[in-house]
Amino acid sequence: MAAPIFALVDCDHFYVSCERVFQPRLEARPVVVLSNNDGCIIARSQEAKALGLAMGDPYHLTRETLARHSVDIFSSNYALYGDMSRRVMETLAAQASEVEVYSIDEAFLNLAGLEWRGLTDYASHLQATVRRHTGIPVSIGIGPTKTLAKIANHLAKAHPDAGGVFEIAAVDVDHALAGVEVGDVWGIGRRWAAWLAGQGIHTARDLKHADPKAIRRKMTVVGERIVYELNGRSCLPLELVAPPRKGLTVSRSFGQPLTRLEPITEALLQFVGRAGEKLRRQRLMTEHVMVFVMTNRFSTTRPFYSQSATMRLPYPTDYTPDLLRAAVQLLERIYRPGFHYQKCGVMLMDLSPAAYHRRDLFNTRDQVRQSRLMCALDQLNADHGAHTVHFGNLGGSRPVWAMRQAFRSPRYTTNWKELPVVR
DNA sequence: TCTGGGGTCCTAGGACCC
DNA sequence: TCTGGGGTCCTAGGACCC
Repeated sequence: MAAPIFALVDCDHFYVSCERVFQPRLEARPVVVLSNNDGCIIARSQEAKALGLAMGDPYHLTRETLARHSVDIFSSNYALYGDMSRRVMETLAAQASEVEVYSIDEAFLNLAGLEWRGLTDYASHLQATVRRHTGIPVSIGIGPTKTLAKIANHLAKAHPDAGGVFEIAAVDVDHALAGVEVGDVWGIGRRWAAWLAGQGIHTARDLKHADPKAIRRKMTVVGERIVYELNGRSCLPLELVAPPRKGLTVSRSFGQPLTRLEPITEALLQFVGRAGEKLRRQRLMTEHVMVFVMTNRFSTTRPFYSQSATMRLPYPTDYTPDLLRAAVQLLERIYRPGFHYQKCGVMLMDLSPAAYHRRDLFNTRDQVRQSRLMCALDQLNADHGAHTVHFGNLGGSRPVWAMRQAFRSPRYTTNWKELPVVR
């Protein structure tokens, strides 16, 4: 079998590009997208990067800069981004036979067998096709390993004259790697970059020529593999089928700090309801429920408190009332009066396919009825919008714990009431 | 007032078993 | 005098990713 040739297709400032598709006036302007709760900056257009705005900058600390430069600000709109991502991935799947969806805005492809077309030409064609079908700009890096394809992608973005496509094998690899900081290598985070700098390793080229065994002693087999991958020896194969997921979390910061148990319980019930939906959509069941609460870890005036509790369920389940019961008990176990809570969440662990557990002879619950009930509930919420039917008491108006979302764009592609209007 | 959310993998060390 | 050794499972902690 031919050695794989990896291409990494990465959407350019993806969330900003999604907003631009529906609001062309945003082209060539500084635009940022904020995280949930309008907490910090998680996507920046090129023009916003040029203003010195960094990934992860807290919104409340950059507010003045944003205003001074008339930066367009958006709350994150995951209904929109998720749907646009699906369109991009479908376009790629139609163009290449082996595609691994790596994240909401990235995919690895195997281009082996396409050399006769010219890899760079093929990538440019792919780039144009995605743009035409979805409106989303992408950059493509090509290399003999995933790590080198990632670096090629980084170089494609760093050198605009490359046209957004870069094939590392087409240039002097060592020379190219010498221009990449070691902290920009895939898998090297802040901690390891600092340690490597202390060892005199500053660039991707330095790391490529480091002793893999010495790297392994500090950075485990993960670091060792990075060294091999930089040398063109592929250790990370394309994963064509997604491995089964191990756990599932739903958590949010509150729009304001909460002290009383009641609103925290209300928020948690919503999160559990959402977790149940996710579980059923993926046809999974859970055996462990974990609930956690925490106060603001950045506060200098109030004490920090963070606690979690776990419960093993008597049987695997995907029935929301089972989960709600467990969650309420767990929350009561860890809630302490007197703290200003900022966030809570639920984690479902030990997931397994629901198909393994249906028709459990020793289980006397009416599983058929429960399953029909959950199906009906999920269908109603899918047809009429989330929260049409829900657990707990939202009281009609906006709950006190609702997250801040001051700048959200319409859900153009997933909500009939918010379709874009062409005038 | 105001700092996201959702994941993965690896290792060391302790408990336990035979 | 002398106190095994190997396997498995679990958990906590630390690192990373987008």
